[in-house]
Amino acid sequence: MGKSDPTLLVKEKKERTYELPELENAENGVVMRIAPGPSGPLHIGHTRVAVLNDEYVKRYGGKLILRIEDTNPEKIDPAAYGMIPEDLEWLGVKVDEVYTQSDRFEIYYEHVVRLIEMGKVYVCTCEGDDWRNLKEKCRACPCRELPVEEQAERFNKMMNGEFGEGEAVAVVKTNLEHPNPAVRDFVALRIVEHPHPLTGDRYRVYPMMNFSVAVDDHLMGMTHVIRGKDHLNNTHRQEYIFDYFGWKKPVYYHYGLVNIPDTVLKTSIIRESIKNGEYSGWDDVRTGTVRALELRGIKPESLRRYWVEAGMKSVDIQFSWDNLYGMNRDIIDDVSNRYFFVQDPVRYDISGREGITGSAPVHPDHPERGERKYVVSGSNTIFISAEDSKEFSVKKMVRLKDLCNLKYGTPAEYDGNDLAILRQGAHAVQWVSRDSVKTTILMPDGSVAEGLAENAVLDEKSDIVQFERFGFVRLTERTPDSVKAVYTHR
RNA sequence: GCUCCCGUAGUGUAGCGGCCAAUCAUGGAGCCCUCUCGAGGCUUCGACUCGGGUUCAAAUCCCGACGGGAGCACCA
Repeated sequence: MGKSDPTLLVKEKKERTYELPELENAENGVVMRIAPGPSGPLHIGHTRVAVLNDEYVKRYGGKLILRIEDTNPEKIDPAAYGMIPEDLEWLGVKVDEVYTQSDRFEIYYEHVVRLIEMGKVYVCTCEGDDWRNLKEKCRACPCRELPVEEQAERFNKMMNGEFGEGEAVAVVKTNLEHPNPAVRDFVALRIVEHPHPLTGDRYRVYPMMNFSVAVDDHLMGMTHVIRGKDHLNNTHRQEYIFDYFGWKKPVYYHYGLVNIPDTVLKTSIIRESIKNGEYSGWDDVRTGTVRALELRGIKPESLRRYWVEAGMKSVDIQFSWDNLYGMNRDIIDDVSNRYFFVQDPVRYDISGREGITGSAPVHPDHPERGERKYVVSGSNTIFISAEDSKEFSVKKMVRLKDLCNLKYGTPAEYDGNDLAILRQGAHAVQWVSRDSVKTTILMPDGSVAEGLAENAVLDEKSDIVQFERFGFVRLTERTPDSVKAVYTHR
């Protein structure tokens, strides 16, 4: 082993800086948006579009708009209006303006009327299935070719309540011959008789997402739109509206789909499980909500780094918890102080010594943070985990980390304090004395790990610590005789 | 069925005609260090979907096949 050149140690670990690709025509600033539907709180999937938009607005200057798309009264959770901004704030996404689409129905009505006058929208009273079947065959339904005056009158009837739910829809004409069936004529507004959580029964004609989005993206001056690739056809549809009005279109980007394994994301499922008591709430660790990630001790910076690294390619990707954990570990390792936690404790009394003392740094890389002092006396009772106890019984020796060595027996026998035992194959295991606190750790699968943690953890100022050889945990509740924590990752 | 998008290691990414016997991270294996199975250091495993073509030269361009995904909602 040659001596290494000390200057090499100074050499920065070559770390690639992850950078998003440039945006087209963004030199003079951008206006971008994040536009979730208020069906529940945000989940990991939403964090991608939020982070991407935020990153670009921060890079080029401009503004980021939060637009709550509540145009389907049947799929709204009123609580979401509050939860969404909270989630974004935790994520560190800076929103400049907030709009709620249910405040803007009059605006949408004005715009349909104009399109009707232009002959670009018709009001269809056909059976939905018939209309779709005709479209499939590139054929127009009878309503499509009615004169403009009649379309306007029909629309008034929609507004006046002369049509019931499902009896009439306003449809944007595109091109019935379009080779892509997904782009042929699409519904712009429909009648919904379900009361809206915010506007009650004041309105009954609701815009479809494609219509309100196109109108709002223009009115709000969007320069760039980043959305999932599942919206590709919606983009094509919305472009018809831009073209009819002669509006300048934003630059669109479509990133690939994200498959997030082993995670419940669907708000409807989560809501149901909360209702029947299976999940503890929107932050249940088994779900993929932003609130669950927060509870688990995932830092927003990790998510940001994750999505910046993933970029905006239109390839479909597999979300990797391992990768996210790796990034999170980078962030929390240095700030997380170390403590001992013993899962499924097994008791040992130690003979052959009156009192035993020891100490351990609170963080091995930061001696300046101080140390934990240990005193074991009386019957010299200590606990180690069931797993370590098993190994102890086989190897007949073990080292209690930062305290002393033990020879197997009942009671166990004090065996000095020589670290050489580690070279003989003994493991340094975490242990606690009687002076410890009952601890339960909520695991990502919803199970609970039980055990004892050393008392010093009660005085820790941070809520994120590492239980040595167990993993990082977020401390959620601490009383003098109990600690509750949530497992972050190894 | 029709239309669209996409195809680099287990995962994610870089590269976008020669500097690529392909980058970085994560992951696996191992060593060093450390009284943690963490961190750090080092080594190692591991990929251009396939087939044609264009070219002196292709992961990079073109065509085809195959594979994956999405849309064709009076959801967003």
